[in-house]
Amino acid sequence: MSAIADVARLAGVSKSTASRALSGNGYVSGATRSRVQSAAADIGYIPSSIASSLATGLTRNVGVVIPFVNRWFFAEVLEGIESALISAGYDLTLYRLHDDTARRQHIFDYLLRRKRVDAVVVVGISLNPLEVGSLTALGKPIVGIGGEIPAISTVSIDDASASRFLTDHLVSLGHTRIMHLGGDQHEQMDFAVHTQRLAGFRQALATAGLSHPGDFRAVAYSIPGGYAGALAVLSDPSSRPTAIVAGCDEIAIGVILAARQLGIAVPAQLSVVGIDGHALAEMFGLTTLEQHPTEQGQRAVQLILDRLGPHTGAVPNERITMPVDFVVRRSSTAPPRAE
Amino acid sequence: MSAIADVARLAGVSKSTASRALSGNGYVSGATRSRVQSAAADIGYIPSSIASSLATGLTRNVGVVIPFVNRWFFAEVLEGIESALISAGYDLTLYRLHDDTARRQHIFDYLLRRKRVDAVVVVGISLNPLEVGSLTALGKPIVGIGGEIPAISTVSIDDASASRFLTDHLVSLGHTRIMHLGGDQHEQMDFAVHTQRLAGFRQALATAGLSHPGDFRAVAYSIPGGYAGALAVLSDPSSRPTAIVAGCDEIAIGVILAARQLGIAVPAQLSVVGIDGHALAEMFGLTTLEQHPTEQGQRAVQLILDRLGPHTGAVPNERITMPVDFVVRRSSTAPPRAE
DNA sequence: TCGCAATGAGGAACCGGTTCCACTGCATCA
DNA sequence: TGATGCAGTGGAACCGGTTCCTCATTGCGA
Repeated sequence: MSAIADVARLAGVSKSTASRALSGNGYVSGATRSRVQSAAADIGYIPSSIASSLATGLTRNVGVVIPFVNRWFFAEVLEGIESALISAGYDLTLYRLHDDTARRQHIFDYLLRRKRVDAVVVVGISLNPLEVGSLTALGKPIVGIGGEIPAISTVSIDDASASRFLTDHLVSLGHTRIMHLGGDQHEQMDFAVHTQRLAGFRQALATAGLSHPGDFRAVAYSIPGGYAGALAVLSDPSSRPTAIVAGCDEIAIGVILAARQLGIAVPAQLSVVGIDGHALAEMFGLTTLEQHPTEQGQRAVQLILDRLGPHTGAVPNERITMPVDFVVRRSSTAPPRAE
Repeated sequence: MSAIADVARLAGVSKSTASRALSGNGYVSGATRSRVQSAAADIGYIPSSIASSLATGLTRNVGVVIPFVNRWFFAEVLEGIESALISAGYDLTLYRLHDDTARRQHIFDYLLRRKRVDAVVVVGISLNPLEVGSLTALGKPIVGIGGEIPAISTVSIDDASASRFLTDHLVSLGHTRIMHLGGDQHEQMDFAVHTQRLAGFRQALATAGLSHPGDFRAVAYSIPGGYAGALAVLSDPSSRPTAIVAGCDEIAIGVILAARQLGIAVPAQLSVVGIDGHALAEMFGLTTLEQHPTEQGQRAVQLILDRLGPHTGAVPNERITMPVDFVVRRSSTAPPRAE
């Protein structure tokens, strides 16, 4: 006996009227509505969202595909997505993308296509045309965060200009030997963040006429990664850079720790800048370009909701570039020491 | 026209036979089965999990209620839960618990009771009897991680003996002025982790006859929290402790950074121990008691699956205490300097 | 040779909602 | 005053699977 039928019988109305009274769709008199509502309250009726989904074809659930949850950027994005979805009355189903190809395919070919989700947000990964097509063919909106993906809407910062801007900043302070410690191009989940940041860095160097071999070193995208990379790069005083553009704040913090370890004064002997706005940046006095991942997540959800809303025609894809904030903290950037 | 009906028509069988052939339940001849399977493959049939859930009453989805995803412990636990669920063919729906009471109630009274989840894992929060009752009344298994909750199964480490053990270790090295920098009792989501760790610490002090006022300082559960707390505690050389038991590795790392800042040698002048096994512990040479949150998450899922499996009678509740590993890293613990 | 069990398959009910359609009053308008 | 229309309601179909029940074969043991 379906639960709503119980409510209906208790209120002395038909199932259809009970449904209308509770959902607010269609004509129901005020008296009937309140009778149904109090009947529902009496027996503690909670509608089955499964049954409702089957009938309407809407799950009010959004799938989130994300490679990590234990990294700063991803965790922040996820929180933004979650809060925006919950506020809109949507659930969030989490699919963590492993580097395992078979699992990835399983997510896109099967898990996301079972009518469990109304839309998909992918974070920090690029999608190939097959993956995009497989979802758009089902009419499911997709939004990407963290980079540009052809044929779908994306939310991201401009990675190339971010690193270009930071490099320009160091150049303007008078630095001439500037290095980039960034993510490993191969480690990136076939996404272009690391490549973009490196490209922006090199553009800035080239413009300033400061290009040099050995301008880049790939490191793990973490504090220990930056630490290890910096130990290697800074240990030889003759070739040591006077400034480092880190691929992210965690790398930058690793660099600062390594410099302290080696007795290199920051910023007197070494300037360091990061990208992110990590919670630890302030404590380390790190000059950084803050991106706001939580807001990126929220913005992505907004795009999703626009596309799930009452269909006022197809909503065109958007490529949204989120603003960043340059936060100068004097303890990590300074002009190079005169030699 | 339901999709499985299409498959059935294409294969020249009835809907029921098609369902049996694809799901493997009931008698179907080998010839019929392969005819149905190839028909399904031909039209790219993917069953609607919504419809299946409605028919069977099983969603193959587990709700996870968690207060943070951007903190080490919680992120690690979540990864463990996710991987275990996916391996078992379950989905994960994420509900982040805000400190907002109304939202919390909404999750337990409504979101988790709509037949969307088969079971619930709660991480790092205590449940009151109403919340437990509201879910168990629906026959939904619940498992808690991170502390003990009456009437349900839980997975956690023994927090009191963890801090007692670490304190004993410092005592055995000869320290007599030992402090605990731990989480704020009020900040904890009405869970007892902080209280337990403080209690274990004080038991050990008492046993060693080293109890003293001002043995504890509440700090934020983070690196900046430990840093700020340690700056305050260590700045007065006359009252300075020779050893600190941190409530977690992040606090411990903050302490180490503060000590460096103040020119206090670690471990020569100050020993520091943490609890967690954080990714940064090794880099900072931190002696710690490693817990393995990922495994805790996996273990919790295992308990859930035991309770969702073929009902071989009710499975009794279990209170599982997970093992911890003591990792001594010489750079953060040493005997106190003779004075 | 008969009877019963196991196998194989179809029809229909069912899961619990939503919504289309038909019908009844009653007010409105020409 | 009769046509029109809308508020209000119930019945039934429907969403897309699963499963119970029925029935027809076939095989096997007694």
